[in-house]
Amino acid sequence: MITTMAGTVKVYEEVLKEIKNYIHNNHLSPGDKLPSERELAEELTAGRSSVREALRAMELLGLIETRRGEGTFLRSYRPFHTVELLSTFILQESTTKKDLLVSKKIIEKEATKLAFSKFEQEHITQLESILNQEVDAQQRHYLFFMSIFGHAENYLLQKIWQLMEEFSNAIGVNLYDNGFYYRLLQVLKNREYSKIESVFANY
Amino acid sequence: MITTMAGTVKVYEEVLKEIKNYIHNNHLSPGDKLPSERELAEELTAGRSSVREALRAMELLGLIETRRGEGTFLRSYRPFHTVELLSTFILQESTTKKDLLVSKKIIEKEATKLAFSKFEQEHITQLESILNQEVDAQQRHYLFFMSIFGHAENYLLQKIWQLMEEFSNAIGVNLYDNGFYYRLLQVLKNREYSKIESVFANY
DNA sequence: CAGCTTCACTGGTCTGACCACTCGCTACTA
DNA sequence: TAGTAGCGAGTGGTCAGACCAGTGAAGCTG
Repeated sequence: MITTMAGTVKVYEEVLKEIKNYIHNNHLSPGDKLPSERELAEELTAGRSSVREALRAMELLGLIETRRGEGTFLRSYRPFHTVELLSTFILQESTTKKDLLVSKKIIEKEATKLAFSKFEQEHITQLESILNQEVDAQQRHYLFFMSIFGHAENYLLQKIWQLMEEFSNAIGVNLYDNGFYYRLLQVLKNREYSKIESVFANY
Repeated sequence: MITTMAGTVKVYEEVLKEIKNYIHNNHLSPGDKLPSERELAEELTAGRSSVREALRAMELLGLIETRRGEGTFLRSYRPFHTVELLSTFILQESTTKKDLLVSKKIIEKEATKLAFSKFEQEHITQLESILNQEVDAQQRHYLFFMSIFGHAENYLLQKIWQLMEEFSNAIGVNLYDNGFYYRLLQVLKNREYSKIESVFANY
């Protein structure tokens, strides 16, 4: 007699589904409050810990926000948190340093291109002042591209880049020399979009 | 005196980080076994429930697999069921969606460029046969670029792309039309590296 | 009325107790 | 001896209950 009972559905998965239904049936929107953990547990005839497991998973996915003393709130979903978390695992999996550096450079290059049309004189000045700051190379690189991301208007790409930046700092690689930043700045000043590729291509 | 203690990190988040470290430090690969919940709890000086919250969240993300009576195992990342869950929650914020699509396109474009030098006739043929398959647009897009990633030799970028692809499928957007693939194929056939940008630029 | 205290409620965490299941070892049987 | 039934340790699944730590509003105090 082989039963193995692989078909048993875990309570927390069931709870998850119920919460989903609850949100749907009550037409909840981001910012709206969910029932308290204790209420949910009683309502769904489940233990509070099971409810919490479901809620914690949802929180990690960025679907809800919990505030101690206040409650649990639906939140507008942004894949960033998830992508960020998963990227962490994926990054740890991929042992190849080269993959990381190549990918990071691609993002930096494309972010520059995204930001290009929005660049004005004051932004150029801002970038210049960053380069003149008395900070170490890592810090300067970070500030320089964060400023660029400020105009690229792609939060997702920025998050991924920040993560990659952290990892490459941990690895301790310095991809660019001083000349790079000034060459890139020059290209931006002269508004030569087509030359952005070539500035990066040399590294 | 305002403290509010918003800086308190939740235990389960800490546990998550520790598990991540454990995996990394012990060079665990998919299929390897993690310590039991009770061991982890004792090791990290946390309650078993907190450990479980972290593990459940990881399980929902598809990072681990748990087998009752056996243990918890690391698993090669497969976002499938996660994405299905997320898709029902996703509130299609235009900016978020746009970020995702723009980022995905960038990666697809750059992957194509990375793969360019390695393309040979047989690869072109492979891409053509994918386009001729009787599958839906999503599936075809996936296969097409997975084939390209096969030559791009950047596993990290590929992983990130797969993740984005899952998300955009969940959102249900179809960025490219049929002509796109053939135009791209044509460019690859003629070995016109510089035209890759423009093929993507029109979408 | 302003300011403070109290208290009910909410999430955060831990503990201990069972249950259901897996697997290996033991002891019994053929 | 060989094979097998079953016991027991270990593991995840779940629950109940306890206590802590914030929040906010009602109610008290001056």
